[in-house]
Formats: sequence, C-alpha cells, structure tokens
Amino acid sequence: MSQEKILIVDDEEDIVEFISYNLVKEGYSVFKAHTGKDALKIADENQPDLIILDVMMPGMDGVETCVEMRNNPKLSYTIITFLSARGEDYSQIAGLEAGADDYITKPIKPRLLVSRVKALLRRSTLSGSAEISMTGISVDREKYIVYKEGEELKLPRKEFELLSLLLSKPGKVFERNEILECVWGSEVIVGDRTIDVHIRKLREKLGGEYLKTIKGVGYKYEER
Amino acid sequence: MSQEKILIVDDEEDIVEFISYNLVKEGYSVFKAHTGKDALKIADENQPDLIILDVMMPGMDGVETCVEMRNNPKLSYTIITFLSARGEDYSQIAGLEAGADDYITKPIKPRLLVSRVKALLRRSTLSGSAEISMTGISVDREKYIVYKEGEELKLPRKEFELLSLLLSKPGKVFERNEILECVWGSEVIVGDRTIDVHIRKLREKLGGEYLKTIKGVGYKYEER
DNA sequence: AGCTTTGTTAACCTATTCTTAAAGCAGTTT
DNA sequence: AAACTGCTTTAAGAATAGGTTAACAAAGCT
Repeated sequence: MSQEKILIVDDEEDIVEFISYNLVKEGYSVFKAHTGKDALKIADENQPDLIILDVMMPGMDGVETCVEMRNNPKLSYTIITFLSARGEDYSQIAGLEAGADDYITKPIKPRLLVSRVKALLRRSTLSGSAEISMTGISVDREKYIVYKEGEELKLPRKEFELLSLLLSKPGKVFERNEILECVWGSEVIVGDRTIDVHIRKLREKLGGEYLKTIKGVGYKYEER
Repeated sequence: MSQEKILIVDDEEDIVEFISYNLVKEGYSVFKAHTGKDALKIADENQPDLIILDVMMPGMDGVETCVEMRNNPKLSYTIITFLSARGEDYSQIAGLEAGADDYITKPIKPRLLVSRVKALLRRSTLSGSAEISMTGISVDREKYIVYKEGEELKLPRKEFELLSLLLSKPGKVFERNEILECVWGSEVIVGDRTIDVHIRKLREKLGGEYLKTIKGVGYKYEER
C-alpha cells in the first residue's frame, strides 16, 4: 500500500506534533506547516491526500487557506478537514462553504482522530464524492444533512453527531462510554437514559432496522 | 490468560495505592512508581502493557516522562494514559500530549477507571478486526459478531465473551476458575452450573464438536 | 457401586434498555 | 420582558433479553 500523505497545519507547535505523532504511529507520511502560507506551498509541492487545517491561525486563517487550496487544481483530490475548538460556533463552521470535507474538534482524542482520518481517506480512495448512496444512510457533515435512501433528512445537533459517530464505522459496536466521550465529550455528565432517548429518536426518523442495540455492550449501525 | 502488566506512576502514594487496589482486584499485575525516573526504569525492565502516568509530578513531570518513554523502542507497544486533575486546562493538556493514547481525570471513579483500562488494553491486543475464516469459528470483537463457517451469528454478551476467550487460544484448556476470572471478573460469585449452561447454549448455536469438555479440568475450543 | 463432575431444563430474577411525558434551556420573535 | 420554538435532558414505569439458579439426569472415575 502506497503510504498516504497527510499535511497538518496549525500555528501551535504542540498540536502539530501531537497529531503528527499519532498519525506517524499509524503509518502515514506526515508533513507539517505552521502558517497558511507554508501550508499552501507544501500542499502544492506534495499533493497530500489529506490536509488537517486549523481554523484559527494568525495571518492567513484556515478558511482562507482552504479556499486557496480549493482553487489549486493539483489539490482537487485532496481532502481537507478543519480543526476547531469545541464551542466555536457550530453553524458558522458548518456554514463555511470553503470546501472542507470534515472538521475535527479540539481537544483531540487520539483514537477518534485516527479513526476519523482513516474514514476520510477510505472515503476518498473508494471513489470521488459519492457521499450520497441511494441505499442506506449517509451523512454530509459539511451540510449537516443526513440522507436516507437519497432523501434528505434534517437532524438536530446531538442526533446528528450520534448518528454520524455510529456511521463512521458501520458494524462496529460503540459502547456507551465511547459514545459519551465522542458525542458529549468527557467533561459532560449526562444521565444514563440520554443516549437511549436519542437513539430512539433516530430510529423514529430513520425507520427501524438501522440502529441495533447489543445489550450490555452498546449500539451499532448496520446496513439493511 | 497471560496477565497484563500495568505501571502506575504518581507522586502521591495514596493515589497509586487506590488505583493499584482497583486494578489488582481485576486481576492485573501492577507495578508502581513515584517519580518519572523510577517509572522509566521500571517500564524499561518490565515492558508493561499499559502505563498510567500522572501529569503533575515534582521533578520529571508526566509529559517529560512520556516523551522519554516514547523514545524507548522496547515500549513501542505500550499504551500510555495520562492522569490529570479535572479542571486543569483541557486544551493545554491536549496540546501537551506527548504521545499518550488517552487520559483519565481525577477524581478517579473505580468503575470508570477499570472500564477505561479494559477498553484500552482490548484495543491494543485486538487492534484491527479479526479475520473471517471460512472454516471453523471466528470472532469479531468490534462488531460483536461470531462467524461460523462464514455465516454470521449473534450472541448475547456472556456467551460471546466466553466463546471469545476459548477462541483466543484454540486448543488450550481453560480451567473453570480461569474462565470465571476472565469472563465474570474476580469479584463476582456465580454458581457452579453457570458456565455449563453457557457452554451448552454455545454448543446449541455452534453445533457440532467445537467445544470440548476435559473432565475435571475445563473446556477448550478445538477446530474440527 | 458410590462419588464426583458435567449436562439439561425450565423457572426465576434483575440489569439494561425502551418508552413516554414533562421539565429545562437557549435562541428568537413578538 | 414575555411568549414561543426547537432541542436536550431527566425522570419514572413498563418491557424484555439475558443471566443465574435449582433440581434432577447423565456420565466418568476409582
């Protein structure tokens, strides 16, 4: 397997190193940049498969950088994901149609990061956009929309994040802990039934068969 | 089951003892250290599967220790998790993470700690989902599914864990108390017939001659 | 045979999840 | 400000799958 190239862009050295460490460990080939300008140059030269781009940077910020990148035909097959602090206005980020494919929130959880990156790259190698499959459920993180058999479905935030998580690895059983960590974040404490209720609402909207519960373990998404 | 080794590092004696107590109870083999330097030495000598490392320590702090550890190739398969007080600035910790795989916040809740540790260790030993062999039985922990000659099989939790254990070392005879330890955990006390009943249910579902009884000793899984 | 260990059933129990409704919140509009 | 709106969380009872037990049958040992 030809090593996949990832470019990490953030003005904070520590963050770059942290992400880099985790991705190198997974066998990716990593490039680093600390400013938008550097990033453009490196991206142009190396045509990475994935760019992880901090939104907030002094000088040229992430959005601007992203737009520039999208104007570079050499990068038309490159996936770009934003990196933003949790709490920064959601809709704003979602609404930024600067051409990013995803975004990851800080603080960064290594495992989540890696699985997200894998998912993104898988998506890209599997063929162009084709986010929307006519069968089953798919998610467009950018537009914050879910497609169920081609039909658009608007979900509130928590439901969206939850579904998005389950969908990020179809078949995989997510334990309640994991779900809490990823969707709610580890600081938040919510009651036991919260997840169930959200699952229930999703089932209501998606129709029965997609979300399965594995008693005593967790939930998973399963096609058909 | 080969006992997994965990190294606990914290300058506060009480904390180390507390964590240790909870992990020993779960059957892990525990090492302790109170300084970064000790930790490095013990880690190097014993190559633990998991290191729980306090961030704030006098002298060599957790981050520094972690970086050192990551430079030791003997520890490349070791998981490191930070231990930090809730309230310490999150982003700071995230940014500082020098190659840790997770972090746990104080105050420590025993149950949460244990499940976290289990999750971490499971992830390391079974990274990547299992191969599906067309012959015999195989297990996909991630999907919580068992394949019997390629056909999917859904099992309830205990049955799954039990089969999973037997399958983890085909041919090996697991004694009853070994099974109890691994599947039920050491605190739980269950009647004598419980294992038999589960074995029976498995046999019912798997059919055939897969699970063998070695009278007076235990059970084993055997191909064919 | 007699004793010990394992197999089989079905009934029982309980932890976990489902369901519902209502309260809590935050953002908007009036 | 008050009322409204849409989303999230909590609370509480019902439903159920899953796990355990108990009692008896069968099978190995010595």
